[in-house]
Amino acid sequence: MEDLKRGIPIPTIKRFPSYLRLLRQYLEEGKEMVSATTLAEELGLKPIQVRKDISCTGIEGKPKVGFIISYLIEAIVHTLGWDNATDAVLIGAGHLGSALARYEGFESYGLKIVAAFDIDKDKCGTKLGEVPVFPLESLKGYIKENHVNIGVVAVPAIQAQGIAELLVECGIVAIWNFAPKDLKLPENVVVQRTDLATSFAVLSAKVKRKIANDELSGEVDEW
Amino acid sequence: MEDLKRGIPIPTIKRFPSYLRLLRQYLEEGKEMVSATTLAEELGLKPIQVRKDISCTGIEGKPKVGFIISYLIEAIVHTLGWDNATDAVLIGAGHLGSALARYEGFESYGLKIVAAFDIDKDKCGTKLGEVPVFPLESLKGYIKENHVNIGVVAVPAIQAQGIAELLVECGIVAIWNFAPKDLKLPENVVVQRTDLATSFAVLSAKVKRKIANDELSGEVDEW
DNA sequence: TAGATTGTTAATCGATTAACAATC
DNA sequence: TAGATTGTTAATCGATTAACAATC
Repeated sequence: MEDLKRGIPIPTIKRFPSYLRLLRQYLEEGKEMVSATTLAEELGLKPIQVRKDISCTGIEGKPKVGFIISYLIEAIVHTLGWDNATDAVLIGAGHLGSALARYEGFESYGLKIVAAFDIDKDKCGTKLGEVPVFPLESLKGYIKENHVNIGVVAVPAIQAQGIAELLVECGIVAIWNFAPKDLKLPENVVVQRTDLATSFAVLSAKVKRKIANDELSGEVDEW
Repeated sequence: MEDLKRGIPIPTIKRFPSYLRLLRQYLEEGKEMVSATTLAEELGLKPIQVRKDISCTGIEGKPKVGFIISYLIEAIVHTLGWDNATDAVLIGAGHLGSALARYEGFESYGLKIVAAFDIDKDKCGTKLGEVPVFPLESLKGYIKENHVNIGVVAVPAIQAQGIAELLVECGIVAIWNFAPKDLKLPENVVVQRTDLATSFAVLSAKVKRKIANDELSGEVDEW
């Protein structure tokens, strides 16, 4: 019960997909069991951390051998709620939207982009891979009829806030935002960013730190 | 000195791009000063946190009024190392690679994708927006000649590890990985993922938590 | 001046890590 | 059995938040 309220730590949630990918690979290779030690080694984590993470799924292992791979996979998928496929609409059929619509990996997370919408009338009627593109005007009707509850935003920054508000108005409860803009929405709407700037900022900071440390330790490239 | 070794906290680094976007917008609107309170309000953060973050840039404010916007922008850009443009090569000219090559926002982070590389010979000789596509064989030569030190990986998961190793072999020191695969590389190589699965996992977890909480508090959609 | 905002020091909170007994 | 690995409890670490004096 306490678990429901606070839930699994976000850092743990973020590591789950990595475990999942590796476990699925092991399963394909015909393996049946794996130890936390091995997972840690392969993913550059500490064994204790892997054990703590796994304990969040409720799965128990056997001392000396480890965990049953198929059980772990099932438990992680269930913990993330990826066992029930969720339909999503995509807003924005530009280059990024197009790449997202065609991305095949979503299937394994239980996410299905069922339709795309764009203001550009020329794009309407076309398809992004398997995903049909409709005019933005038909968004509300589509969402209501098909009970979609996730919206993927891939429009230019200037339009993002407006589109997000439109989605909320249409009854969408969760928004996955790829536009470089921080959205201001009611608290009960779940928003998750995938922000290239944020990711690159971390890369930049790490590079800067590395350079600083290299210089401190007197490392040189050539001499 | 201590600062160099440990550096600015990663969570702070992650918030910098959001500050930056907002500050630049304010500057365009002709504003000159802004308080931490206003920034916090607009970004859904707490004022104390914004002040702590700003203190990492070394910028000092004036009680009652706040901070000089242009100084803040300059300081954040400098802190991130975005004041010196960095050249990067892109590996993989598929849909995602194409979207990345055409993305205009990189300019404001000091990142410039100067060339793309692909194994598919049909793609070579074409352009992704302004970015020319070359055969993978010419990667090593290009990197050496042009002193590129960032590699952006946008290839299928199965090829990611191999491509990353190739990049390291070519002398690349930082890799921005968009492939859904955890890379195993020497410690001195800086790796940053932009993993859709991770981002979607967080969204999924938040949705699950929200549903659980809504049920706990007895909220209903319709009755 | 009065009051809002800054900057700093201390308290709290949450995640990671360490230590170690339990177990196969 | 011996030794590797699990699971739990406690210690550490780092970031967030609170409290409050300084300041314009």
